[in-house]
Amino acid sequence: MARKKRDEAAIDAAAAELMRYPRAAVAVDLVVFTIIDADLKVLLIRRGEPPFEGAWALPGGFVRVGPSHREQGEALDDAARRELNEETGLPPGSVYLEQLYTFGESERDPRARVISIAYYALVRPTLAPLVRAGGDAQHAGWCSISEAKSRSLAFDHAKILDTALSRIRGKIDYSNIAFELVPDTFSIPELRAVHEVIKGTSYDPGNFRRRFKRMLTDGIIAPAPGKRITGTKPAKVYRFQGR
Amino acid sequence: MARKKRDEAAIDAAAAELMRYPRAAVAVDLVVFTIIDADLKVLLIRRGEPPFEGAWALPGGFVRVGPSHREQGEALDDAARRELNEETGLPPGSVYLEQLYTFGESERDPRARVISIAYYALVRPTLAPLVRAGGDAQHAGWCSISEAKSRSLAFDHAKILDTALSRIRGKIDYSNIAFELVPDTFSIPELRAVHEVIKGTSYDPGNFRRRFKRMLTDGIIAPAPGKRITGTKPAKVYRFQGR
DNA sequence: CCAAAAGTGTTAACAGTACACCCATGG
DNA sequence: CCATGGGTGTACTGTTAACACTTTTGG
Repeated sequence: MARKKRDEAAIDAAAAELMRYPRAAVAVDLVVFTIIDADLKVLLIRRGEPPFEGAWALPGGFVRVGPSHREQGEALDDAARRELNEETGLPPGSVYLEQLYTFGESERDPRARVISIAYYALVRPTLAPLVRAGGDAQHAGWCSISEAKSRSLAFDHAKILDTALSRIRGKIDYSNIAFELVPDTFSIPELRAVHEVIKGTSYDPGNFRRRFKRMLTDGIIAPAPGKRITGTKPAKVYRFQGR
Repeated sequence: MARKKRDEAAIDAAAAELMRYPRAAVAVDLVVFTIIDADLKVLLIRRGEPPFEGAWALPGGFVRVGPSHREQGEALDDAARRELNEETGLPPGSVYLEQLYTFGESERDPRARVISIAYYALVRPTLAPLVRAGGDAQHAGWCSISEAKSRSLAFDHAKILDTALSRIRGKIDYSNIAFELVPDTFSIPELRAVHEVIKGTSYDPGNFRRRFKRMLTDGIIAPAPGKRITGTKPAKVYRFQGR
């Protein structure tokens, strides 16, 4: 159809026009959290090349952009999932992943104008030991938050980490993200530990229990078989039903 | 110093390496809200060229990316502020602006791989009439939300609009964004109208008043001189103290 | 039996809800 | 004086917070 052909031509012309302007590299950076030894940890890698060679950084990488307007490359979410899998070896789908914020100051990367779309991920503690980050344990690993903050991270990664921390601290109160940081079956005290570690406060065991017992009647969590042996009175375990 | 020189050279090499990969165009799109006639409005412009010629779209534009790694161009927030000023003519600083979400699916723009960082803005109703969008009233204007949804917007702008609506609907409950949609001095019923229009529900006048009277004792709002004449009993006006 | 943590009960304060009612104004 | 919406009072309900208490385990 002539109309369609004309539109195609117009788009080709517009595409060519667009190409005349400078473009930016697009990256995804990942703030991957887990809980180990009742402590919130973040995954860091040690940079092997300049800039910031030898410094610690958040895992991440460039989004695959196609060579033309007909072949545009992968979606941002797909890039984040791919990087997450490459850096942790964890099966995709086993980890909670959500877009966090986009960082695009100029000069944030000395090599080029790089726009970084940051994501955060929550890894269940049962999966955390399986992470052989980048295949090289010496150059990557779980790092406590205080430790991460004392190391001066590459680029603006300290700011990204802070943004991620604020996000999960805010969101844990009104969402179900806490369930992403416990095993598939969990006891109420385990869930409470997650809240305490993230918020940095302690909760009354009785009141906390009641708060989550409501979820039982609402069908958000359900009793699961088995108990959690803790050295004292064993705790009942539950399973998260949402998703 | 030799060390510094070597680092510079390494960065230049890395920059050259980066340039070999395809890059993406980076845009900012704006969801500009205001309230007119007790109705939530969004600013739309009519596209003058392909693709989606003649369709309605959110205002926005490309981020200025510098030509080299030494000259990287403007920050994302600055680009958003600049576009906002260009499209509305409103003085920067008079409008609340916040990053919303980044949309980067492939094929979302047929011309090229375009990553769009969406922002939302809240314009006080007193400023809304001053907006001569793009200088051409025929090709831009305030549009009610239902109307905007019935028009099929260009690109993925319908999705961006939905995301912005969810954001402000969620955020109005626990933040002070409602104060950005009333004049500098406002009455409690005016503030209630803002909440009602955004949430789509109605609030009990007495209960709503009490809820915001608490802000008075907390110092978040303060009495302001003058009254609001409404045809019935005049209402006291207040001023928002935060910021 | 003792320590320690799971789990239950009780109470007071507070915030949200529904609704009755009074007050100031324009017509 | 009446309709209308601003503004106040009140009783009820549900949620939160503090804390005493009972239960079940390992040592």
